[in-house]
This record gives sequence, C-alpha cells and structure tokens, in this order.
Amino acid sequence: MSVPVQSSCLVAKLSHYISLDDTQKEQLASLEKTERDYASGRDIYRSGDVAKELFVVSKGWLFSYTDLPDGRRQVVKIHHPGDIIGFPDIALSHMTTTLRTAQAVCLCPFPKSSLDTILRESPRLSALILSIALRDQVVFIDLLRAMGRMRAQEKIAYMILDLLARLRVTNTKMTDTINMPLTQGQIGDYLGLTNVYVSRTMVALEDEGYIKRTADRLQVLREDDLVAMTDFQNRYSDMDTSWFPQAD
Amino acid sequence: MSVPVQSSCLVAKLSHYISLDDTQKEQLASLEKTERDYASGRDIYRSGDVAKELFVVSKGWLFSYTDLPDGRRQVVKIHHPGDIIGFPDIALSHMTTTLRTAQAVCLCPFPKSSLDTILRESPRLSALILSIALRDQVVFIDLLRAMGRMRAQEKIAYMILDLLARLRVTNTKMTDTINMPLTQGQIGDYLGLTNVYVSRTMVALEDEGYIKRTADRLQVLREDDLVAMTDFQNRYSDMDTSWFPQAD
DNA sequence: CGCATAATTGATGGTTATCAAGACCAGTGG
DNA sequence: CCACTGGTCTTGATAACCATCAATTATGCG
Repeated sequence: MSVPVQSSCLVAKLSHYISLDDTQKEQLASLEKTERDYASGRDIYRSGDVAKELFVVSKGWLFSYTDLPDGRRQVVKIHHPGDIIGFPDIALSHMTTTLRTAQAVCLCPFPKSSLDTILRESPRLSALILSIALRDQVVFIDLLRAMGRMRAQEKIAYMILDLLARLRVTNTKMTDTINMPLTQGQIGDYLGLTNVYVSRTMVALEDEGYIKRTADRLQVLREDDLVAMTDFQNRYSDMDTSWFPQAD
Repeated sequence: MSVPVQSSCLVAKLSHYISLDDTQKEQLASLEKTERDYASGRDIYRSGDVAKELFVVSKGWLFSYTDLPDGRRQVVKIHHPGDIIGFPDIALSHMTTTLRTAQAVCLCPFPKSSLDTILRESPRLSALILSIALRDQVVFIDLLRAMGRMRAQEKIAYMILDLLARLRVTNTKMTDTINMPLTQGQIGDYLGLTNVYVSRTMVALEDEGYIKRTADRLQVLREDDLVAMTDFQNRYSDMDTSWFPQAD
C-alpha cells in the first residue's frame, strides 16, 4: 500500500540534503499514503484550531497567514510541493496561522503521531528534521531583514530570488521562470505592502529590465543584479549535515 | 566539578516546561561548566565565522543582528539569561548573524558536540529542544506580523510585551518593570525604525500613560491596553508537551 | 458575452526617514 | 572640582516612501 518512492516530493526534497536508504525512504513516503484535493482559495485550517494534523504538499502552492483584529493581514510562509506544513504549531496546542490554498492543490495529511514514530526510530531523520526547522529559522531571519530594512523594490526582488532558490531544490531543470499563482494583494500581505504598491513596483522592475511578466509567468532577466540589490544568500542549496548520526 | 543545579538559568528555564530528573538536570547544567565574561558593546562572533560553538547566557542581555551592505542593520533576536544562543546556525556551516553584548554579560560556551550527546541520550530533552526551536519559529512569526503590519506605536508595545513575557518565565517575581539596557537605536534596528522615531514614539506612549520611564527602567502601566492594541499572545507560558516521550 | 476578480494608473495624505541642533548624562583627565 | 568628551536622547523642519481612495482597464471563467 506504499507510494512509489520516486513519486514522493518529500523524498525528493530531503534526498537533496542527505542520502536515504530504502527503509528511510519508505518511512517518509508512508507519510504521503493518503491524498486529498482542495480547490483554489480555500482555508484548510484556521488560526485557533486544535487539529493536530500535518501536511505534505503534493501539488500546488499554499500560504499561511495571520490577521490583526482590524483585518490587516500578514502572510508568513509560502508552501510549495515537498514542504511539510504545520511544524511550528507542534510546539503549541493551537494553530497560530490560517492555511489557504493559492491554487488547486493536493495535500497528504498525516497525524502528528506518525512524526513521533520517525523521531523515535530514526536518529538520522530526526537530525534532518531538526536541521530543517533550524534552517527555516534562518530563512525567517532573512525575511525579517527584508521586512525591516528594505524598501519595496528590494523586498520584491528578495521574494523572487527566494522563490527561485526554493523551487530549484526539487526542480533542477527550472532556470529563470516562475509560475506565479499569488495575487499582488497576497504578495503585498507577504512583504508588508499594499496591492497597489506591489503593482507599481513590479511595473518599475519590469521597466528597468529586471523581470518580464506574461500571464501567470514571471521571468527573471537580471538575476545577478537582483542578488546584488538584496545581498541575497541561498539558504536552500547547502546544509551542514556533518554532525548527523551516521546510521539508524 | 558540576555546577549546582539550582544555579543554572538553563535548568530554571527548561524546568518551566517539563519536569526534569536529576540526571537530565546534570546533563543540562554540564553545559554551563565553563563561564566567560564579556564587556558591554563587544562582538562575540561575527556573520560568516565558522566557529561552531553555542552559548548559554548566564547573565546580561545580548542581541544578534545582520547588516545590509550599505549599513542598514536588522536586530533579529534579543537574548536573555537562560537562553541558548546559536541554534539556527547549527543547520548551516557559517554563522548568519553577529552576536553583540548589550551590557556586561557572562556566557557559558559549549561545543556543538555536547548537544549531540544530549540528542543521542535523552529523547525527552531532544523533544524539548525541538519544541523550543519550533516555538521560536512561532515567535518569529509574531515578530514578522509586527514588522509587516503594525505602525511604530504598536511595534514598540509589542516589543515591550514580548520582553515582559520572556522575562517572567525565569523571574516569576517580576511584575511590570523591565531593566532595559538597549539603546533606542538598537530598539529601532529591532523593529525597523530609526532611533529618532523610537524616541518620539516612546515619548508618545509615556504621554498617553501606557508606560513610565526612569533611567534604564521601563514600567508598564496599562498592560491590558497594550495587549489589546497589539492582539498580543504569550507564546512562552505554555507548550504542548503531551506528545513527548515519557522517559529516557 | 457578461460578470467578478485582479491589475493598473492617478491624486492626495499619512507615517516615518532624514538632517540638524540642542539637552542631558556618565566618565575622564587636568 | 570642573571643563571636556563621547554617547544617548530629544525636538524641530523637511522630504521620501508608501498608503489610501477612486476610477479605469485587463483578465479569467461560466
């Protein structure tokens, strides 16, 4: 009843960092044994929910957000295929964000107890999961720097580079074009801007020849210049796995 | 050669979340067996350093920051006694932030390998450490919301409440007054503001009766109103430890 | 084709940055 | 003891950046 290992986004993503034996691959793939489809623009869980389910993204983009009482919204994380959703909420008893689909998606829900099993049985996978959680903190730190100290054009440049770097982990043939399902309002909620100003800024970026936009596609023309503009560091390409336990 | 357990800030902080037996307490206290003093305003490590040392804060405040090439600075974390410094950088091969003392401090450095030992030998402590890393992500998410969607007065209110909540974990007798060693410039670098605007905003908060300032002390007068202003949630008081392994 | 949603563009205003000067304070050396 | 010094905080004037409001144009979908 197991999913073919090569079909698992999660295995693909994690294999990028350490070599996995067949047992470990099976353990991970088992998290994706049930699939569920969701339409675009749906909330899957909401802030305050108790549900203790995690998800592996199989297809499509989603994002997590929180609202202020008066409706101001902050998107805190954009989720791609192969991502595990819900980690930060393990530590607390309630969900702290709302999860919304940005397009039609396919998710693999699994109970937290499945994670417990992996943590108990595989020190090597445990180390990897801890490392990913810690790496995500570094990514949050980068985002924080962008939010606190960059202006609009730099923020959008940073976001584009971050998306590129993340998508390249699983999709090695992807070069410079992103299929972008997020609206400008959602981008604004991610970067702390308004939809109007996102529009103006993207027009400016296009006028200056940094990017090219057609329909839902976004092509990066001068990636090196964007990297220089934002002092961008790719946090996804490399991880220090030297201290991991050698075997289970 | 072990430190008396009750003198350990780390044990005090972690005991707040789970009960620890004497062996576990000894393991943790052993991390603090060497102490080192640093003067105020010193950099302890810098972004890009390879050093793989972690620190337990024994006394004093510090903060971690990153700079943009043109000098814009973002403080990303404020460290208090009992905190472990350096977690996020475990996952990568180089330090991503610079650590600076905000006053005279005392730190307990320990090599990453000591952490490995704990992770191998105590599933229960491992779960706690993972939980704290994940809880820190939630804290970053809260900060992100403040950075992206709050105005200056709300940001400062949020920062004050966050500091109060964190200090109360180890210092239960602390009520409403913070001994604040950070300059307004550093506060600005934390919240994405300038020193000038921090000054104006704190004057305004004082004029409106939210806080009272004397020398380095900051007293909160209308905490409930600040909580309402920022929709503040205390992430430090509670943690879901129900899924932890019962014993080592 | 018609409708809802998203993107664009213009005009105006608010929040915060920048620049600059003065006040306060602690530490220092004469 | 007291000017001197360097840092921090405060206050004022001005400007930049982005938000808000509003109208129009695209875009996608049934």
